[in-house]
Amino acid sequence: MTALESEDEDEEQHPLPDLPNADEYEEIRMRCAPNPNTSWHLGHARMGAVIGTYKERYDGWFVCRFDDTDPETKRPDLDAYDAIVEDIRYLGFEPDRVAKASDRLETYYDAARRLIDADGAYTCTCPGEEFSELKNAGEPCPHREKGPETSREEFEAMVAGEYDAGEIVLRVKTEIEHKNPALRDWVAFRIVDTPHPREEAAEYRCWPMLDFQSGIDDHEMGVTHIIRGIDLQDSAKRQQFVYDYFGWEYPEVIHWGHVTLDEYDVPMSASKLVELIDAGKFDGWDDPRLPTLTSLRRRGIRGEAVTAAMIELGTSTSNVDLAMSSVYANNRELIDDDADRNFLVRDGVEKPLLGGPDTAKPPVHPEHEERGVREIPVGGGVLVEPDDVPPNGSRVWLKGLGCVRHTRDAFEYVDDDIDVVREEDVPVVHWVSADENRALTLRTMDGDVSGVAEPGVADIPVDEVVQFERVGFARIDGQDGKTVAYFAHE
RNA sequence: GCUCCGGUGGUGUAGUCCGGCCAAUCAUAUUGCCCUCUCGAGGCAAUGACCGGGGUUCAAAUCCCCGCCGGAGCACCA
Repeated sequence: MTALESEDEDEEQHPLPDLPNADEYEEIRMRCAPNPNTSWHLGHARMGAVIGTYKERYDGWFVCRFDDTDPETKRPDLDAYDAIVEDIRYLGFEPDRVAKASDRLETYYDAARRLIDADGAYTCTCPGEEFSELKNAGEPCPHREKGPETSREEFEAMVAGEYDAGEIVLRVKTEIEHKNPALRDWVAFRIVDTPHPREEAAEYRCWPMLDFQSGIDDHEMGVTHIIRGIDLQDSAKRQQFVYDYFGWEYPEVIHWGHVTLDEYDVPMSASKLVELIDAGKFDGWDDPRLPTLTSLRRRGIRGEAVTAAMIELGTSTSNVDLAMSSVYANNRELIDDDADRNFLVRDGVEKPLLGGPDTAKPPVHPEHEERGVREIPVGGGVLVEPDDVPPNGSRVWLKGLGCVRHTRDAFEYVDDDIDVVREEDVPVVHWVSADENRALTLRTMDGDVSGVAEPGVADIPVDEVVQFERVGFARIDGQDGKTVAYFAHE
C-alpha cells in the first residue's frame, strides 16, 4: 500500500468534525486548561481525548495549562498537577508543554497595566451587590470614569498587597448597557487573602479571574483553537473586549455540552466525589464504583478505549449521555486477544464428582492454540455457579473436562461426545475444583463478590488482564494470600 | 427578569451552512439465527429517529415564523 492510500484511509476514519478554518493556520495549537483540584473523571477525559486526537490528526501542538488562579474557593491540590498529566498520558497523549497560571502572574499584571493605560479597565471599590444592581440596571458605577492614572495607581497598590480581599477589584470596561448582562464590566482581578498552596506563588494576593488570565495566555501561547465546555460560552464574548483593546485576533472556539453517564449511581462532579470519598463512602479515588480515570485504569480499561468512546461523542453543544457500553465495547476489542482465559466461580455450589479424568485441559485462548492449554486438577468434587446447576437427571458440559449428569446430588461423569452440546442442547459451563482452587475477591461496580478460581490464577502477575469465562474481563490487582481482581466488563 | 445555545432511533453520531441523490449514515444497544467446549470473539439478519404546529417551495431533517422542551451565563469560582 502506498503512503497516499494509507493517508486516504485515515482521512475517512476520524469521527470528529474538522476544526474550523484549520487550513488557515500554519500549526494547530490548542490548550487543555484544567483546574488542578482533583485528578480526572470521565467528564474531564473528554477534554484530553479530543484535544489529543486533534493534535495527532493535524500534527498540532497542545499545552496542558493549569488555570490555578483561585487559591481559596477552587484551591489547587498539589498532587493533582502530576496526576492530571498522568491522566492525559493514560488517554494516550503527551502535552507538548505543561504550564501553570500561578507561575505567570507578572505576565497578567503587565497586560493589566497596558489595558488600564488604554482606558480599557478601571479599579472599582463598589461592594459586589451594589455593583450588581447598577449593572443590571445598565448604569455605570462612580469609579468607571476615574481615569487611567488613578486606576493605575490603585492597581499597583492591589499588586503590592495594600488591600484586603473584597475591598477592590479591577474591571474590564466593556459596554455597561450591553444587552447581555453577563458581559457588562466584568472583574479581571481581585484580592485573595489566602496564600496559594504552591510555594512559588504563595506571596501573591492580587489574582486574575479565569476570563482575563486565560484570555491573555491563549494569545501569548499562540492558541489557534479553544475547545471547552458550554459553561464558558460567554467567556469568548467577554474576552473579545480585551482582545479588541489589544488588537488581537480571537482564536477559533468550540463549545461542547456536559457529559452524563449511565451505569453509575454517583454524580460526575469532582466536588461531589471528593465529598463522598471524604465521608468514607468509597475506598478512594480509584474505587471501582467511581467514574474516575484511576478507577477505570485499575479495572483494566485502557485509556485508548476511553478516548475512542469520547471521540464518538463528537463536539456538539448539546448535553450528551455517554453509554458505558461504548467504553466497554472499545476496550473489549483492545484486550480480548491478549486476555488469557480462566475459570472463576462465584457463590459456588459444591457437587461431588464421580468418575472422569484427573486433569482438565481447556485452552489458554480459544483463538490461539499456540498458547497451549491450562492443566487444571479436578479432584473429587467441583464448584459451579448456582444458575449453572442442571435439574436433577440432566446433563451439563464442564468446559475442558467433559459431560456430567446431575444425579443423587452429585455430578456423575458420562462419556458423551462434544456433539451433545450442539445436538442435544447440553449447556456448557465453567467450574472450579473443590479440592484445589484459589480464593478470589472480584471487585465490581456493584460491590465485592467472593469466589474461587482455578489454581493457576494464583500465578498471574498483578496488572494482567484476563477473561474469566462466562463472567467477564478483569484486571488482577493483588496476589497477597488470595487474589483480588477488578471487574472491567463482560 | 435579562442574554446566549441546543433539540435526528435506547445511546452517540452523519446529513442542516449551499433544500432534491435522505422512505435518513455509521457505531453502540437489544433480539433472533449461524459458528463456537464462554453469556467473549467472529458472521448474518431484524428492531428503532428527523420536538410540535404553521409557512415558503414542484420538493423541507435542511429555509422562515410561532410554540414546546432541555442546557448555559448574568460570581471578587473554574
